[in-house]
Amino acid sequence: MVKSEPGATRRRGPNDPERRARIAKAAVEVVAQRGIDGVTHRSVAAAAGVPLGSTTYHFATLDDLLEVALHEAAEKNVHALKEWESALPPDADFAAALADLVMGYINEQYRDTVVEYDLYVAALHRPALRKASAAWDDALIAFFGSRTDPLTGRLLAGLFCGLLMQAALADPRPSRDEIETLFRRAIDGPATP
Amino acid sequence: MVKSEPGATRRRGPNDPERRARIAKAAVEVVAQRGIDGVTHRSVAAAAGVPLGSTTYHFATLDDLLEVALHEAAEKNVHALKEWESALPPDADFAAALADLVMGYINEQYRDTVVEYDLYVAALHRPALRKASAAWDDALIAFFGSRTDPLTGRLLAGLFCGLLMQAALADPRPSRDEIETLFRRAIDGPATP
DNA sequence: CCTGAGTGCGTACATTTGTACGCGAAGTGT
DNA sequence: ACACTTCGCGTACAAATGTACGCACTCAGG
Repeated sequence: MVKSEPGATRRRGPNDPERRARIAKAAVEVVAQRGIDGVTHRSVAAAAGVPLGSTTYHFATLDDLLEVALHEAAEKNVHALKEWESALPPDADFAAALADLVMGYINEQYRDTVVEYDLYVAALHRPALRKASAAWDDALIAFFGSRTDPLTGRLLAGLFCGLLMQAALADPRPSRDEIETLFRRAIDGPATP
Repeated sequence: MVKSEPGATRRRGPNDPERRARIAKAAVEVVAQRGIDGVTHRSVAAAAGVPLGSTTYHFATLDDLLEVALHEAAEKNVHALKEWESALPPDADFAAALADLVMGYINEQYRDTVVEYDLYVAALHRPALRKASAAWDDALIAFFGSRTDPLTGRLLAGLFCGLLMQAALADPRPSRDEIETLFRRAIDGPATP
């Protein structure tokens, strides 16, 4: 009964907010690796390194777990987007910057991209998630609009969303120049004189 | 002993040759209603009105079932797109036509739209589906390019893909005029001085 | 030190799932 | 007409899963 094994029956403080957050993070990771349908109480518990009872305690139902995880992923993404914008020089070549952004999302941040689109599609079937996906759209539109004008902002937001998804799935991946050319065409219009 | 090759000279079932197709259609319907993770042998069997053994016979593994269903959905969609294009008058207002197309996809054909994006995201986690999603992209690019030029075609394909998804999730839905304005901006470029 | 409440988790159970197996029926060659 | 192969499906079974329940341990308050 004296299970003093480290890690077996470890009791944290009465209120351990870190654990709940760790579980949510692990859920995001599971979504990235196995998709929405790979999220189970057990898989998340394993990914978080916590026992099964811990996930069921902190998130009573599976829907709660999914919802919190996707909300967090969306917020993290929106935050990263805003940071990226504020770090961008005001005189930067916007088309080139957007191309870099897309390339980053389909390479180093591929995981985040996958989770984002999982969120989108999950929202199609779960009204509770619509708010989170709408928040991402709004952030995109505001982000792109702040550098140009509202109409162009919406255009770029839609283009970014679709292009990113197509690029993430394309084999072989499109080149950076291709992406940049498309954004330039979108911003400046046809026929460059 | 006409030991023919498996699959090549295989006769179609004497009973109900249409049954396999019916199961695939039912699987598409299940995806539309419950999402990818709602697809099980049993749910599809129920939707198709066939016994469980029938689905497991025609599609040995669940991945087969999903793959066939999504392939079929993609092909049907590409076909519909081409038909729509050929029925479009050569002198039609392209931006207005695209707006109508989007409106149709987020209203009457909402089901098909949901399945399409389910396919996309499923392809992110299942390499076997990449071909089908790439086929849709190619069809879109060819479709849009045939009315304009290759670069604009790619631009419109990306914009269409992203805009459609955002529109399907937006609450309230964007208006037809909004969509049309965006396509016009994309095709003609920024406000002409 | 004792007690009571409350927190966190280990475990058990009913349900749902994928899939293998076996049996009847339809077709095929002789 | 008869043996034999293939087809289609009903059923059974093991694994996985969501969730409820109860125990251990911690922390006030006295």
